[in-house]
Amino acid sequence: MSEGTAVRNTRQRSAVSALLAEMEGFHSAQDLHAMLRERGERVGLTTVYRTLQGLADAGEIDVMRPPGGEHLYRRCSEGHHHHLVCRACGRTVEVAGPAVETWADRVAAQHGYTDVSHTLEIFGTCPTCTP
Amino acid sequence: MSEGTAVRNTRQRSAVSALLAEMEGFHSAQDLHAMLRERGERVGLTTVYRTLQGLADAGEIDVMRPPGGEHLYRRCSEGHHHHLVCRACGRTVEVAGPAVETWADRVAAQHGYTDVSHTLEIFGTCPTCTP
DNA sequence: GCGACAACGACAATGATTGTCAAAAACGCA
DNA sequence: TGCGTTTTTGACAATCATTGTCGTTGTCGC
Repeated sequence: MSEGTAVRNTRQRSAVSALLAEMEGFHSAQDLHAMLRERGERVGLTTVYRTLQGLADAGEIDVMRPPGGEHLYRRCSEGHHHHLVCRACGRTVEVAGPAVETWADRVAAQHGYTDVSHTLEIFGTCPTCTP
Repeated sequence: MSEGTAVRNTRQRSAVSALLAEMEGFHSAQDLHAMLRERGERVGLTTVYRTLQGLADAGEIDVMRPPGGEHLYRRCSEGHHHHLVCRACGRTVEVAGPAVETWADRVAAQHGYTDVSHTLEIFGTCPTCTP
């Protein structure tokens, strides 16, 4: 459904996608733009932003909005999951919580809410960063 | 520990606090500033921001960062809880999920993370806004 | 009442993100 | 393969919430 989009395959889109594929942690748009430049890829910052937005809309990457910072993007495993992030070093573990999903849906339904979604992030200090 | 703060009781701080006490939903700093002006209270925008930050740090109000918008502040019930927010009209229900808290802590502990906190927001369309 | 010191506030600065629009590239089709 | 249409690009300007600055003002302890 809704195939009027006709997304075109461009060098820039591939470059961003490829970069995300080999990156491990979360990175900001400006970060990714800088990395592409260092590689010699000629991609505009505006394009990086738009490409990331597109990928996020398509569900191919995850977006995190840390308090007081820029948006961070990351290529993640498919399906719904959440993140356990170290405050100090940023190390991230993907976690799945089926019980949480169920709980959220049930609570929303109890209040008559429909078309439910949710956001959940867990922050902590990872073993390496614990003194 | 750390009681060198010596928070002073000022007219402006009281005004912001009082306004929040009678407001129901979430409001942005700019919103609150405009309301104070309409009331004849003379409070600077910078001060509103700083006061809200202070209250948030003290845990007296909650902050929500909706995607693509400004920060929203609200005076909430005490203790830890989450929000079920209508995407259309902004109506908010406070929900408590002890099981979620436990789950988050357990998951974090399993990965060796300490000093754990988390953020959780549920979005949906409330009964009134459902066609 | 007085002095020290935090809080205020008008304004400037910051900085990520988005809008603009002419030029370039990609795709469908013959 | 060549051509026209349509999307995409990207340099730059614009936006706008939030934060920094710093002289002034008001509070609080004494």
